[in-house]
Order: sequence, then structure tokens, then C-alpha cells
Amino acid sequence: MKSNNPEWVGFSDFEEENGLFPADMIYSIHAYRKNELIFRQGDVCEALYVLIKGSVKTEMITENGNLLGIEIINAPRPLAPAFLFSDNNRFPVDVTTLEAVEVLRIPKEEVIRLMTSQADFMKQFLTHNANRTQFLTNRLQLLSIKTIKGKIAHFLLEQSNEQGQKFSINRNQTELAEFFGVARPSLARSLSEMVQEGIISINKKEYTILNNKGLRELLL
Amino acid sequence: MKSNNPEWVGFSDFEEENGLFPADMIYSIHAYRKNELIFRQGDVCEALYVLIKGSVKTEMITENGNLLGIEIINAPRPLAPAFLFSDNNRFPVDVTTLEAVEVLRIPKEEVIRLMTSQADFMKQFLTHNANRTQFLTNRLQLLSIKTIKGKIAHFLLEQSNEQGQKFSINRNQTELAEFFGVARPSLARSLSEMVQEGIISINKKEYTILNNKGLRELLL
DNA sequence: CACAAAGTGTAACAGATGTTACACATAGCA
DNA sequence: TGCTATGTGTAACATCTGTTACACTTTGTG
Repeated sequence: MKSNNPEWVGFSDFEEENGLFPADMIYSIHAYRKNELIFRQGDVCEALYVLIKGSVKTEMITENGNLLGIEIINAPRPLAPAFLFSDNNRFPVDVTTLEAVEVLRIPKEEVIRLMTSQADFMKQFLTHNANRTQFLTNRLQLLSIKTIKGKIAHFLLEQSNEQGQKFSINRNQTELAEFFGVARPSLARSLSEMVQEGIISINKKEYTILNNKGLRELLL
Repeated sequence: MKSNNPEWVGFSDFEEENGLFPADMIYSIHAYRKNELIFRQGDVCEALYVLIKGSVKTEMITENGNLLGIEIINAPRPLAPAFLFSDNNRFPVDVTTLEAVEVLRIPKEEVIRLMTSQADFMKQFLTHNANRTQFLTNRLQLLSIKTIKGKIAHFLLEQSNEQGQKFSINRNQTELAEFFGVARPSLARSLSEMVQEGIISINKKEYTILNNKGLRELLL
């Protein structure tokens, strides 16, 4: 119930122990069922939406109809807050509920009022948006790597920075392939080659880096 | 360095035609020559940098050493302002001068002070960052299209929305290829095929869309 | 004008990835 | 236990893109 993300309080906590939002804040709360498409790519976004309960999936649809999975968002977290202030303020992605969710809605004018009156709110808003931008930049970097092994290496090295040489990945191959934007059998082929070459080993969802140097060379 | 330091007076047009920044702002100005690498991908960014004179090129270097051209920035514009507030506040790109440039530097604490005291400053900062995020999202979308013809189609359709069926593009083929993240001869091949198929026609840097429907089908 | 530099068209070939198809493994569940 | 759905391994083949190389065109400049 208590979130490990101090940036945003959850709904259950919202009314009683909300330290972030002032008591007089103007807002509304909206509930959705599982598997509802709650925002579409292109929808105008004229308020700040915060996911306060449940989880959603954001999907970017390329114009060719292919899905390029972006990420799963768990409460509590704001939804695409950066776009509230852009000149063309539209949602960049589709947002679909994965379970029953609740969304907090704060009108734009109210957000502006909060920003100017509450320094903490402003800083958190800025930091969050900055982190989002960095996420996108990282995603861009991953996509700009052209070989599948290069993408895998980039991804695994990133994981090993945060964890050790051995770690588990909570995505199956199909999801990983979607994440990388490649075909599933192609990913499987590259993975098995890397195993054969002794660079990594895989056991279910447990990945071990055996040859760190070899992995880096795949980025060349 | 304080703004009342006579050393900086007359350094650029900045001081006389500055309508956005308050008179008591703390800042410094730095000058660079042509073709200097002024920020590196990964550099810590602990201040807001604003390009106030000249132009620079931002390049994202993938870990495999390939360049993925991002954009050319002309003064006046802030440089990667989103990252000032991110948890891992490092530059996401290399920044290289294209000519002699001047850069305004405002320390982070000072930025925070301005944001809280000047609503206009804050709104501009937010809007700018939001637009940047949208730019990145669009870039991500372009890269996620896998075929070269698809990328071309996406790009041309985007142009034709803003302009007509006939428009000019201020990039040569080499730059376009870099923008798309593909090899130059491959781009040339795809372009010439699209011309042969009667979908577009090209004259120097003038592109004309002959078959709008055919172009859209390339996105399938 | 003449020359160099930059940009473009194009071909042959190599290599990587996508597509399709199917067998097998695993996990969850009646 | 057995069944079904989901996930995985892998092969043959088609396609696309990258690489390299070179000729040609255009542009800019002395």
C-alpha cells in the first residue's frame, strides 16, 4: 500500500496522508475497468492525469500498424505529464488499463497554480519530466543500435550495471523482442548464438554474463 | 560571475534585448570557436545553458560508434534543459559548435529561484521541455519504422501536412540518410525506386508527392 | 574558366533480419 | 493425471539493407 516511489502518493493514501498536494487542490477521480483504452494517441490532454491505483500499458503505434511496446506503468505515477504544456498537447501513446485503475485528474490551470505556489510540487514535476526525457533518450539509443546482438548487449550491460553479472529479467522472449523492435525468432537466434559463443548463459529468465569483454565488443 | 561584471558587457546582444530574464539574474557567458566540442554525452550538467549566439549540432553517439544525427540548434535556445533536473543529470548528446557561439550559463539554484519567482519563465521552461519531449517521441516513432521506404513515407507525409504536395527539404541525401539512421546508398536506392514507381518525383531538393495513396501504403 | 570538393546514381555482393512453419517444453488448470 | 495455452528452439528461405567501389554531376572558389 505504501508506495516505494515517494514522488506520488497512492489513492488509498491520497486523502489522508497526502503530503504532496495541498488540501484545497481542485481535482477529480475517474475509475476504469480492466482492458479499457483510456487515452488514445492523439487525444488532447488538457489536464494532469495521475495513475493512483492499478497499472496501465502504454503502446506506441507506428503508422505501419506495428506495435512498439514502450512500458508498463504502475500506480502511483503521472501519465505523460510532459505533454500538458507542449504546444501540440496531445497524447503520444495509447494507454490501456491492465486491471481496474483509478486516475486523478487535475486541470491545467490548477497545475499552474500549484507549481507557482508549491516549490516542492514544482521540483518533483520537473524531476519527473526530466527522468521521462532520459528514459526516451535511452530508448532512442537502444533503437538506434542496428544489430540485434548489439541491442541485447546494450540491454544486458545496462542491467549488469544495476545488478550483478547474474540477474533475472521479467520479460519473456516475445516481450523482449517487442521491446527491441525485432522479430521473435530473430531474437532467439541471436541469443542462442551468444550462448554458444560463451558470452552469456541463460536459464529460464536468469541471465548470466560470462564474458563481459565479449559483450562490449558486440557494440562495436 | 555576476551580471554587473563589466567584463561581460557588450559580449553579445544579450544584455540589451533580454526581455525574459530579470536584471538581477546570476549568470556567466562563455564563448567558443567553430567546430569545438562543447559538451560530451555523459557530461554532468549542473546549470542551465542557453545558446545565445551561433549554432550547434547535437549528435547522439550510439555505443557502436555510429552517429545518429539529431538536430541543428540555432540561437537563441537552451541546450538540453530537461536534464538539469533529472536524477542522473548528464548530457544525452554531444554538442559541437558549427560556428563561433556564445553560451549563457545559469546555475541550477538560480534557475530554481527564477522558476518560483517568475511565472513566465516557468511556463516557457515547461513548454520548451514539453516540446522537446514531443520531438523525441516523434524521433522514436520514425526510428521504429523498419523499412527505409516507410521512413521516407513517414517523413514526406509529415512534410506535406505542413506544406503542400510539393516542398523542398533543406537536407542533402547524406544528411537525410544520417537522420533516418540508414546508409546513404540504401536511401538513394529506395528513393530512386519510389521515383520509378511514380510515387514521388525529385528535383534537386524539391520533392513532389505524386501518389499520396501509394505513399501511405508504404507504411503498411 | 578550371579545378577541387561535395553530392549523387548505381551496381555487385555480403550479411543480417524477417517470415513461415513446425516440434518441443513448460506451466497452469480441470 | 492429462489437456490446453503459452513460450521456446530451430530450420529453410525470402528480403532488405549495408558495404564497397566507381563514374558522373553539381557546386563553390581561386
